[in-house]
This record gives sequence, C-alpha cells and structure tokens, in this order.
Amino acid sequence: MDEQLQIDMDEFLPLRDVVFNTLRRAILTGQLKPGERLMEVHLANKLGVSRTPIREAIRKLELEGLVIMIPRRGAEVARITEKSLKDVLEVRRALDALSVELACDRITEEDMKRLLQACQDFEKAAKGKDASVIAKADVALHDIIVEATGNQRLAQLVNNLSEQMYRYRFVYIKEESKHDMLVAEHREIYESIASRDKERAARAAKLHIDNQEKSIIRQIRLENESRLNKQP
Amino acid sequence: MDEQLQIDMDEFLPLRDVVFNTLRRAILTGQLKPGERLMEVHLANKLGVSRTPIREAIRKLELEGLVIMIPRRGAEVARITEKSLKDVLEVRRALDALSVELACDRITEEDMKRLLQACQDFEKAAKGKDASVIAKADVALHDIIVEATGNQRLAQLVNNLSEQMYRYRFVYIKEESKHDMLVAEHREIYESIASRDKERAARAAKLHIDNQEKSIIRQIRLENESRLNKQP
DNA sequence: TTGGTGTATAATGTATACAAAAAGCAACAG
DNA sequence: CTGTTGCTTTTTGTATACATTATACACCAA
Repeated sequence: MDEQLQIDMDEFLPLRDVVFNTLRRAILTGQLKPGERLMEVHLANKLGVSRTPIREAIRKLELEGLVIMIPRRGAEVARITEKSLKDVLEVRRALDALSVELACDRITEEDMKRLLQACQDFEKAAKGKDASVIAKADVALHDIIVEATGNQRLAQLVNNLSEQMYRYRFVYIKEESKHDMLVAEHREIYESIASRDKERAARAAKLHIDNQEKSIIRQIRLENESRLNKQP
Repeated sequence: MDEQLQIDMDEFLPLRDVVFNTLRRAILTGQLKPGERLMEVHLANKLGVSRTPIREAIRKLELEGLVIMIPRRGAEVARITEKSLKDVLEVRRALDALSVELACDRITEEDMKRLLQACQDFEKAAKGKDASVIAKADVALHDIIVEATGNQRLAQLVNNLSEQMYRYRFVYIKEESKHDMLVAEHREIYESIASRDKERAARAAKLHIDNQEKSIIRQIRLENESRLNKQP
C-alpha cells in the first residue's frame, strides 16, 4: 500500500460506509494488493478515524468476499486465483444472459434510445486510446441493460460480480487489436435487444463474456508465471 | 420477538459470528418479523454480549439484504414485497438452471449416488407429515447439486438467495396435495442429470422454481390481504 | 381541540480502554 | 551452531464511555 488511501468526504455517510467504499475501491483498483494485511490501527490512523468504523467496514468486505478473515490474526485482501475468477465469470455469464433476455422483454423505448447512444459513445471511445474513457463507456452501456431488466437484485449481483474483476478490466481494454471485436459484440447485443430476439441476445452476451475470460485468464497466467519466477 | 433468542455456544467462533448466525436464523425463521427494529442495547442484553459484536453482525446482515439500515435510527428486518421476491426468484431460476447444467458436466459417480439417495430420502419424507423433515430432505438434495458444480461462488449465491425465501419454504411444503408433484420434479431433475441432458435438466429446474413461485406468491397475497384488512 | 415548540429520553455513531492471544526475537542450554 | 523457551510487542476481540441526533410526550397558545 504505497499510495495514500484518500478518503472521500464528499458523500455525507456514516464513517463506516465511507471507509467501506474507500477500502473497497482500494482493493478493486489494486491499490491494496491480494494477500496484504489490513491492520486496524494502521488503517484507522491513515484514514483519521477510530477502529470501530474500520472494523464495521471490514465485516462488509468480508461478506463480499473481498477480504478473508484469519481468526485472531485479522483481515487480508482476498487472493484471486484462476479458479475463483473462472467461478465468478461462470456465474456472470448466466446472469448477463438473463439480463439481456429480460431486457428484450422489458426495455422501454426511451432506454432503447439511451442504449443506442451508449453504443455509439463506446464506438467513439474505442477509436481513441484512453483506456479509462473506454472503460467508462463500457460500464455505462452495461448499466443501461441491467437497469432495463427492472430487477434490482439482479442489478446488484451483476454489479458486484463485475467489480470482482475490476482489476483486470484494463487487460482486455488495452489490447487495441480487440477493439473492433468489442465494438462488434456490443453492436450485436444492441441489435438483438432491438429486435427483441432473446435467444440471439443471450448468445451475444455469453460470447462477450467468453472473450473477456480469455483475455483475463491469459493475463493471470502471465502474472503467476512472473511471480513464480521471482520467488522460486 | 416473543420467543427467546437463544444463542448457540456450541461453535467456537468470534462472538460477532455467533451473533450473526443467531440473528440470521431468527430472521429467516420469522422469529424476528419484517419491519421489526433491531435495537443494539436490547439485543446486547438479550444475548449477554456488548454492542460491538451486535453491530458487526448487523453490518453483515445489512450486506446480505436481511436488514435495512435507516440512518440514525438503526436497523430493521427487511420487509419482503412481492416484487422483491419475484426478483430473487428470477435470479434463482437462472442460477438453478446453471447449477444443474454444470452438474450434468461435472458430477462424479459418487455424488450421483448420493443424489439418488437424497431423492429417495425425499420421497420417503414426502410420504410423512413432518414438514421440517421434508424441508431438510429438500435442502440436502439441492445442496448436493450445487456442490457438484464445483463452483463455490455459485454455491454461495444460490444458498443466499434460497435463504431469502426460507420463511416461505413451509408454504409449498405444507400443501400435501403438491407432494407428488415435488417428488416428480425432483425425480425429473435427477433423471436428466443422470442422462447428462443439460437442456432437459435446465427445463426441469426452471419448472421447479416456477411452481414454488406460484405457491409463495399466492401466500404473500393472502398475507397482504389479511394485513390490509386489519389496519385500514 | 389542534398545532407547534421545547425538553427529556433513548438510540445510534464514534472513540477509547482493557483483555487475551499470536508473532517475533533474544537469550540460554545442549 | 541450533533448537527451544520465555518475554515483549503487536494486534485482534470485546466492553464501555462519550457525543450527537431523532423521537416522543407534554405543555402552552391560538
């Protein structure tokens, strides 16, 4: 944890929630690395609060699976294995398919227009080089779809699962050779929702995940290899 | 909260986890009713611990969606609406289908035997009248399937979603006229996994959920009506 | 009677104090 | 030189104290 954890005082929330969001973002962006210990007094000093809000935030991170508790030793950032990521993606594949299927049934004309706009925004972003702009456009597009399902629980779960892979988002976004493919995949999803073709939409959503999975798994293997080479 | 919350000291866990399990069970069994406030000092006295473990347990229940937090007012047991239950079931439908599909691919011969046994146990239980025995047999059967997927994340999510409906489990189990149908549905699921027929298994799992949904929604409407009649 | 205001009370939000256990380290014995 | 024992330090687990805010109830005025 070299960089400073910066607390976001903008929001007017109980400290535990501020701490929760802060730690969560730090973990998801890789600022707090897998295996790193979360020591309460240390974090408390760093964030300028007492141990109580820190502990309550850790309890929530624990249930989310972002940290694991070792009894009488404290919390550490959950290690991501290839298996755990495959598990997450397997579930996401099903839920993303469900999302587009439901969207076919329930999306409003208004949201359909927003989806088209988001698609075009993504194409524009993909032509540029700024990965974070592309990532934002990607999130915006997918958000419209899950919200169009009208199922809040589904939206919450999909968002949560997506965030588990936040650290690897840039992996497939940075492969510029794949940009055309991403654009095409999004367009296919849009087209199939527009034509209310559930089966085609589900196929497209699954393919989209499968391709991301390939990029991410490749990246993880690379990281593991270099890690193994460093400490044999 | 008329009955006594009884703490389970069997397990050797941090108090927060003991409290978490205790409160969780109380909510899921309906001992703590929707809308009921969870007051920290009260619970602390009741369970003979301080407020700290109570608060940490509530943070986890909050993330699970079993309680909702009202700022500066505290926690209350989440109210279940027809919409929220439909949302949960919609997701479960997809995840249960995924579970049986994965089970088709991955279940071992050993687990297949256990599944057959669980099926037979359920049939035996269904002949009796003890709802809690039937419920246990039902859970055991489904547990074997989700564990056979080898996907821990999926297992965790399915369990969590199932528990959201724990309070209504007895609704469809108590309808004795439906017992034969439940047995037949389980058998169909077993058969399709045995023949590794993913499509058929998915259909069977979805039908199983759909039928439960009907019973539960009917029950909720009944409860709502009687509630509305009482306080007009 | 009704509406509003003020105070008292009770609950949460946060901080801190204390206890117990684990980890690291040093010293000593073999 | 190595292994073990015991002490010290650090960290978690739990309890409690203090601050702040919301709620309820009573009282007063219109």
